[in-house]
Amino acid sequence: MNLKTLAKKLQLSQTTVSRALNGYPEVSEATRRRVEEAARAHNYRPNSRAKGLATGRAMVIGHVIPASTQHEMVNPVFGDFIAGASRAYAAFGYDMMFTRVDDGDEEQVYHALVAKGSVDGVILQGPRVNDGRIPLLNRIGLPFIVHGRSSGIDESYGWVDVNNKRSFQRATEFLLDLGHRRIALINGLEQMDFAHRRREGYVEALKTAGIEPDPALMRSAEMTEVYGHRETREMLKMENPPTAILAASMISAIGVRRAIDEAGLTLARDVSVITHDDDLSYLRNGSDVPIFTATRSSVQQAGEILSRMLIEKIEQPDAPNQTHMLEAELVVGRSTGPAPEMRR
Amino acid sequence: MNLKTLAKKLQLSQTTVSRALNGYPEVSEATRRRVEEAARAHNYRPNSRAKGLATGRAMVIGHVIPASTQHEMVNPVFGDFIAGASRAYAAFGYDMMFTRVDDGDEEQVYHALVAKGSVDGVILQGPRVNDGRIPLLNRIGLPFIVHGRSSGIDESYGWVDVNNKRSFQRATEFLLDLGHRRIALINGLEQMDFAHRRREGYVEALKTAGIEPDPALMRSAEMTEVYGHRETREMLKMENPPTAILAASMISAIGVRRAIDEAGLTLARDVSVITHDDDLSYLRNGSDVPIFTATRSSVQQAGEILSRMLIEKIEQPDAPNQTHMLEAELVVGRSTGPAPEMRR
DNA sequence: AGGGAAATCCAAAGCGCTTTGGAAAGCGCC
DNA sequence: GGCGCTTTCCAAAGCGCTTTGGATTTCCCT
Repeated sequence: MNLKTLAKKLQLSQTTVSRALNGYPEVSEATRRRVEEAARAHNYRPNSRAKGLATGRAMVIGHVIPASTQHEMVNPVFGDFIAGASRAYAAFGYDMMFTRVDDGDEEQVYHALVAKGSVDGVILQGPRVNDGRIPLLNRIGLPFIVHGRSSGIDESYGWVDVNNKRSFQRATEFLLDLGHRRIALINGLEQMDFAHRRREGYVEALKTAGIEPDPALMRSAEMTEVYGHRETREMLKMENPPTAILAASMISAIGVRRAIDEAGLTLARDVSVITHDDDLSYLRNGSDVPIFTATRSSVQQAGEILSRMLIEKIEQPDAPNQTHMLEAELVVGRSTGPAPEMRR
Repeated sequence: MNLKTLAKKLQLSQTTVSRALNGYPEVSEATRRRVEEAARAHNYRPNSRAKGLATGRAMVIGHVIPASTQHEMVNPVFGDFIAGASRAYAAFGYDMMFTRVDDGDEEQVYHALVAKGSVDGVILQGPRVNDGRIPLLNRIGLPFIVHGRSSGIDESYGWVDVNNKRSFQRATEFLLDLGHRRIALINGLEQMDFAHRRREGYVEALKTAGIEPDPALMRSAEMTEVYGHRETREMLKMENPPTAILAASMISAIGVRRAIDEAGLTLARDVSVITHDDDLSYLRNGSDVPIFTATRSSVQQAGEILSRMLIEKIEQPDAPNQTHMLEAELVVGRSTGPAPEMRR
């Protein structure tokens, strides 16, 4: 069922049927109702490719996902993020499209995306420090919003980010207040901007307290459970082990806890742990009392805000770039306590 | 840059340029090279909507995701699954598109998808027992492959599934062999087909061993960490608590372990745990020795097989439906041991 | 009744591609 | 030189929609 045959059935021109369905005022209410009814009856939907060709709009938002280096897709954060984003997309009639890209081909892929006209805009996930994709997209002129920011990039761009520096600074201060002096940071990959900022916050809090950061207590890698476990086990074997650990995610924190358990130590009493909690649906930080003391910020919410902003940007490309900073909340759970030395 | 202007630049007709780029034999090697070079130089990509209009193919594969009941998207399994799928898509030039659907609107959405012509086929995720979407898609004639199966549906359809019944049967037998008699099942939502089958396997193993399944030991819900924790805590408080627990996923197993720890019990010694391990990238079952004894089956691999099958189905719609059964492997880790009673 | 504005509708062009049905050119061969 | 064949190219139709520019009808007002 297409416009032509529908119009024929209705004894109307394609123009009128099209206008009736798209809410133009040049058509009487009576015929509009008649048309709408017939469309429903015949299960008519305008072909999206034809519509796109005619309007120049795809009604699709792209997510370009680097395949190898950082496993954007398999990170559990991903699902919650796009779940949030999809809420806004659905509300505004957009679909979302994913393109997997091998590293190095990113520029190609963005060019292709705009040349092929398959998306109206993209969301830029996992920005790195000094991320070349931002100037690239600005140059190409494809509307985009960044999930996060990119230190070192001066040009204007829209973003939604958690105040990572501040939240890790506060978390560190909280541990310092509890008397901890040997505080470890099990961070994400530090080429990632969010990890970079978290480290800044951590280092700054230590320095303010007059403590020189110990490189042996600072780790960086992809935030898996195994990683959290391995680094913790190693550090607990040190002659001067940390009494507190800042973990980058719930998943790595779970690995941290496992290592602490295996070492025969007790969480909070022997080793305090603070993690960042993205408020993932399948990995809630406990039901009533939080399992971990954590800096919490919902990534679903970020996704929703972000996609709203992108849709606005697409519809008004010349409006100034918007930015949105989310403050993480420090929730105190059962994974932190006074430093062991303080206890005696 | 479009075909027309590119053709003009080359002093050729659109036809020839199109044929040259699409590998038709009616064009000399010399001109083909000339055309390809010019295309590269001008960064030309055929507009995908126009191409789709002309060919009737979208080169897009759809994933329709129910929004509320089962949070398909936020389940960490989702990311690994589509990471696997996207490998095949990328290799064959397909993009993937996601459509979020509120419950009840599914039929509408599938109809819309085929009417709008925005996808060439879909992957059906999270099939329930007796899932109406399968007959629906067969009726509509949209190519699809099911990730899993649907008990109670007799018509023919393509699927890729793990032998869930067998793997949970084996896991239960393994626990029985260790002397366990009180074995709990912390299952997924049992309207989901995979969970339904797992329960069958579990029940059958018990019955074969002459043990009547105890409804108080069988739980069913969405497989979150908090759920695993809560059910375990409850069951451990019973007057006749289980000595072994079958968990539905790594994430719920982590909750199970947390509850065991909190109860002051020791994993494997006091309570044995077996989980199903989807081999998620961020949640590997340990690095060397498996943390949990588990039935393991890579969901990434399933995704890749599935998407390959779907592409074949799209390209040869009349070929008979293929099916692919994956056997889960039972890996013995450090979460199981002889039943406590046996120890004395 | 007649003029002009408003309401309602339509034919046809155009979006950028593929593909059909031919045409023109080049070639060997009798 | 003319025939048939292959090679190489092209004009134009068509995919299904939106939208421009214009035609026709209706309605109101003087």
